Amino acid sequence: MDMLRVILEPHLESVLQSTGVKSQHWRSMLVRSREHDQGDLSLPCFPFAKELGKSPVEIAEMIAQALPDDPALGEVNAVAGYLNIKANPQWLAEKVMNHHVRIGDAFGKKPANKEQILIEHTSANPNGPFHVGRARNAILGDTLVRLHRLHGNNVRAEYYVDDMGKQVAVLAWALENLSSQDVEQTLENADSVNPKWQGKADHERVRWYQAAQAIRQDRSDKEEIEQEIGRMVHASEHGDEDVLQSFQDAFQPVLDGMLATLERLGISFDTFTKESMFVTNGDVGKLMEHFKTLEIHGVADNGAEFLDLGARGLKGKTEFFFRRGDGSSLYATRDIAYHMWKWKQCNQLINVLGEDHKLQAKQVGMTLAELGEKVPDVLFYSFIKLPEGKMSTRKGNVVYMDDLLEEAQAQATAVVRELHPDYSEAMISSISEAAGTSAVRFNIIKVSPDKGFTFRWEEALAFEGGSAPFIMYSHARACSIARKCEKEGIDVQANLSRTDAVPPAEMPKGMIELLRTICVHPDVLSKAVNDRRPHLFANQLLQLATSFNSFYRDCMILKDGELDVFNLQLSEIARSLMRTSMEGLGIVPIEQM
RNA sequence: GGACGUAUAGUGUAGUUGGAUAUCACUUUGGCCUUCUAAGCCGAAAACCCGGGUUCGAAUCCUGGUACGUCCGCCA
Repeated sequence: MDMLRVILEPHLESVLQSTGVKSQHWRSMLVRSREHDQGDLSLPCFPFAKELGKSPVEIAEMIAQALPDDPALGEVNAVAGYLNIKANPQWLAEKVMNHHVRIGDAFGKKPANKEQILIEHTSANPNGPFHVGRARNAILGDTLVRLHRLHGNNVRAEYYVDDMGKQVAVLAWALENLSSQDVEQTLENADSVNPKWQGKADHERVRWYQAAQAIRQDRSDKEEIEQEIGRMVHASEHGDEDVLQSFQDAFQPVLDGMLATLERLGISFDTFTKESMFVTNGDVGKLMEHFKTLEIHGVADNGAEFLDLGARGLKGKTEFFFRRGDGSSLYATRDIAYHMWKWKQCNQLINVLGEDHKLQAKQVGMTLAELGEKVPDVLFYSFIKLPEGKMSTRKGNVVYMDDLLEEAQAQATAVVRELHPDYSEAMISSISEAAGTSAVRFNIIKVSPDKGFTFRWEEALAFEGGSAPFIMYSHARACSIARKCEKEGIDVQANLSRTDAVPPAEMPKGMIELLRTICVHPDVLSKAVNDRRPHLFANQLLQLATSFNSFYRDCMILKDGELDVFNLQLSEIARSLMRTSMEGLGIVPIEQM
């Protein structure tokens, strides 16, 4: 609880100094109490024992006695060598009511900071529908974008479109050379397109891609095909505009289909940057020329060029190739040009990448450093796999995002219908769409990115306990209370601006809990943003919803038609905070469910 | 073989970078709807991969194992 810390530290400073503690080390020892009941902040006094020649128990008691009175401080006690400090609930209430806790908004309408941040995420090859394996990047990236905005930063969300190279070339080749009969024949053993997605280009065209992949392995003329694809790749890498245009025609509808899927999850981008731009505008060529002047530049037998990153401490594979023997550039080379371009437009750069990109990111980072450029921050995540193992389009072992979202909505519909038989179909459908998509997002975002993740339907669609619907439900409850007040003829807005409402002298447990959770909220947000760990904030929001439920249990707002103004005000603040926080995580804050 | 990451109740997870009686949820189990939405609330049971080391104190740091994941292309 930082707001308590800033008040407590000077007090501790003077107390400790007067007792003879010299080092400043204690500041990092002042931690959040392990036992929530014990306090908000705790100071273990063991290290002082040697310095002062007293037992930790004595020291803790001495400090507790010596701390001056302060309106911020509540209970202070010394237990077994620990000094436990609680914030005064009345002080917390005053802070919360006077809006010392920033509510913010996740859409970045009013950036509070000057930071210009560019977050690149998703950037999936546009060759087929979004599957759950790819989803972690998109959900993590979009959540990071939203949390930065909630935090007050200026953010640009960017998708780097891989519009050249082999994958798109295969797709373009297939669309030009294969009839739909060829495709169906080749894929006769695979599942056909889900009728639901017929006409959606990502689902349609991926079949051409899959068929081409099979044909490249098996067909008698596979060598000519390989040559033709190679020619296209080569041409694209040299900036051939006709070829690049044919690639664009091939992938754009697929990309549009993928973006439609993401849209349903509330994920969108500010800018799309095409890889080919750095070839056609000459950046890549200039960059490769510049590499030649570097000390660590090297040339292989066939004329291919590399940088010897081993000389800069890289272990394992030390040669980083940036140019082929035929003179064309490589993906990573273009990525470096892309990064230099990105750095001209922001002061913080974040990339969201799968753990398979760790080496490549290291190479790009080291090369940027060699060039005197800044190195981007990277959020790596571990892959999502299925209980049957790795996801693979080839083996048909995939769960498409479109199917998952359909299923999520269907299951949510069943729940809503059972709970509220009186709701209209339109209402049921909008509630279950919100609950379904939010549940899917939250399920993925609440776990630490570097933890392996196994996709299980029953977990993705769990609508209770620590889920998005649990949070949504608390928020809907808060909304429902406000609605009820209005219905009773109470002007909620007018009551919110009243300044004469005070908390009860003896606050119920649930009220104190809620106040403490709200006061910790900004601390968690900034940590989640700065450390690039959105799951911390997800867990905090869960805590906020839980605390609100305790408050709801202990504190009536309308009792026998009588309004408790303070309770209403606190409820409304919690409601706004839940709302913006939900938006920060991409959970849809519906007002009734 | 080398590099990097992960290992916490039956299951899935958190752990603020070295602090107390290790978090939350599911499952199991006992209770709470005549009171602002029971998708809720209150209670019980259950865990730090194995071996050394550093420390007043280790899930956390060091070290040696084991298991799993990812990478080690003139692919993207």
